[in-house]
Amino acid sequence: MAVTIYDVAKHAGVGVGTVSRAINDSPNIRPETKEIVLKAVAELGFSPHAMAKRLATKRMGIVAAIMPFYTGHFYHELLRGIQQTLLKYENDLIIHNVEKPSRVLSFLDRTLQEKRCDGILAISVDIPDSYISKFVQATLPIIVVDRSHDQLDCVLVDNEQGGYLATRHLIELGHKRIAMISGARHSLPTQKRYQGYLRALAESHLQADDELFMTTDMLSGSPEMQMNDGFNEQAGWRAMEELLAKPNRPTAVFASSDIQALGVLKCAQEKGLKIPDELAIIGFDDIELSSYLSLTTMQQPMREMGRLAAETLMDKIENQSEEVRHVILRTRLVQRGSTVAL
Amino acid sequence: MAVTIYDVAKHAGVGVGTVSRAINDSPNIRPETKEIVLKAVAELGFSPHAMAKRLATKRMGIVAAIMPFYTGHFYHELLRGIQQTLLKYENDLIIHNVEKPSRVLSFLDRTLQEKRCDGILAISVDIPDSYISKFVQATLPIIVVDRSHDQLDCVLVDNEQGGYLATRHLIELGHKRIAMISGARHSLPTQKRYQGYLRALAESHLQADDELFMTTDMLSGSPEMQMNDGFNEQAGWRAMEELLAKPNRPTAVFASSDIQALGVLKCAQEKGLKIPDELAIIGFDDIELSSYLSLTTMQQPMREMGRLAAETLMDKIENQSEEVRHVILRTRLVQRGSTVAL
DNA sequence: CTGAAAGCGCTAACAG
DNA sequence: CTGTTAGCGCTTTCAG
Repeated sequence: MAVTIYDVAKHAGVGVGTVSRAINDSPNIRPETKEIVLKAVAELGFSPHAMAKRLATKRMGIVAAIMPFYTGHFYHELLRGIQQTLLKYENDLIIHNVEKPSRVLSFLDRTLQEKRCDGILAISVDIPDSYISKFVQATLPIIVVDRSHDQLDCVLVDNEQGGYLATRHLIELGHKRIAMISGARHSLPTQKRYQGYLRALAESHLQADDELFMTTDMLSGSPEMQMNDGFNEQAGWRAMEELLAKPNRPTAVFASSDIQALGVLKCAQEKGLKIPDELAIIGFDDIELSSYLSLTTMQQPMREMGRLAAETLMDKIENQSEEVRHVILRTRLVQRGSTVAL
Repeated sequence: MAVTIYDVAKHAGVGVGTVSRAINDSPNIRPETKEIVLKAVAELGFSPHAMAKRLATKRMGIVAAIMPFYTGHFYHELLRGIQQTLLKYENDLIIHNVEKPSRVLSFLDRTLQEKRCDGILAISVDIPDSYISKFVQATLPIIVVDRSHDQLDCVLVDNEQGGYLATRHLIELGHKRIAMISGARHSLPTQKRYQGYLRALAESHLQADDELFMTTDMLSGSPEMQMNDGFNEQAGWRAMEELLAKPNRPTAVFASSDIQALGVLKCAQEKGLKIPDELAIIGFDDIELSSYLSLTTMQQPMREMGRLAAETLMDKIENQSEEVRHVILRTRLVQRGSTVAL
């Protein structure tokens, strides 16, 4: 059997309470006593049993993240930022990947009831309003990442500004007919990016042509095209195809994700269009592939997002602060060969 | 305060033991009683406190994975397989990414002592022999993934066979001067792949030319080239450069990872070599990029590896079986444009 | 400042 | 089959 706090107490000739105080840096202990205890701890190779501590303190030392089962750079970098800061707080991270939205709710229910963790990071998933009171009631802090939510803390990128900057980049390159390929209509990030697109257009007195705006849910075809809210290569491909069939085709395309832009790129190349001369393409995200394929894109500060989200959550857990914080990060234009000849 | 098992017991008019039996599907309970209890559970919205249960059962319901902080398809798929099976067992997964080897040991020490989890998946990291007895002593099952280890269970790919098949593919294409670019000399997977390479060569009575074998640690240059045991793009690039400088250059290259093959590809293209006519290239892994770049490669059954590793670990945890199992999976050749004209 | 004792919420052994 | 009781290992009052 492993050595417990009682063994240490006996060995040091003190009570268990004193041992507890010694190892937890309590101020209510005489330095000399502490030293004796610590010596015993070292001699016995004692280290506290995580679960017992958790049961007693009612703090799990665990943060849970729910996120879709997407592969990709964005999530990886995000997680990295999260883990880096969690490490600092000596908290563990449990990751729950969900394949479909219904699983999100069942996860939340389970978490809420069993209090398996001290806080939740909800990444790229939507939290139904009906759950908000539950979180409050359970005093389970939750941070929404990559999504906006009025009543919950969130950390996300300024999608409107991103859409604006992307579009402006194309405008500055002299493009007049600029198409936008968005994700599913109901997806918030894509709505914001669209707003930015419209703002940039309006600012330059360019007419927004409905014909040049494609949302993935207006695409017919295989159901897999609706996957990930339309943020997939095939949807980009099909949207581009439709765009090219229009009488007055665009000279530039702003895809609301790199993965869609990839489909756009392939479609354009297949049709023999020269990039960027005959068609300029800009994406959004700056995933790993993009640099290889020389795709211009709006970079999201992914690791920073993770760090901030975790930091905010830990603060909420430790200080029970009530205020709702919305952290909005900026995107950055990364120019590559798909919009400018290099 | 949340509702406890005592509340349920009182509400149902039974003892806590009975409640416990009811919710844990114990056979020692009369169906009618169980029904009454379950009704009370439902009415009170009770659900067991995870930590208390864990403290009492001494089972954490948590599995920890340690792995390097690599980004990439391989790890993502692996994790996906792991999570899928862990979900079945209702176990959570804690992931610990380590930046450097020394962190592996500190993680192991901490885990060993605080028993924060029921089992460990050690992915692509080497476990020092000195730790084996510790695991045995702590009865902490550990499965080594993507690495081989005599005394521990492991799940990995048959790297020797992979190297053999890759090389044979090139031989069958008519190549005589086949180079191999390996990772760091001390990396086991790469050693095995090299053995397979030698076997294929020998089988076809081709002379293995030392000049055509490059390990990344014989490369001079920036230290980042030694990152990830040499499994990086830059190392591939540099190795290729050296290979091309040889008096009698190879007509085909087997790189022991796709990411290195990528560097090889770029280098070759830069030097104006036609792929696959003037230089055939085959990689190893089948990462996401490879299909985009039409790189022939040896595919590893990543998700399957994850599933098997988790399954094996859970079995070890639940059944305390002592036997050491070595699960070896096969690789599969994926032919693309970098070796054959499509 | 320190020791003793009372939980934290659940499981499991033990009588009945 | 079921109620009772004793822990699981630690923290935290509460006296002293």
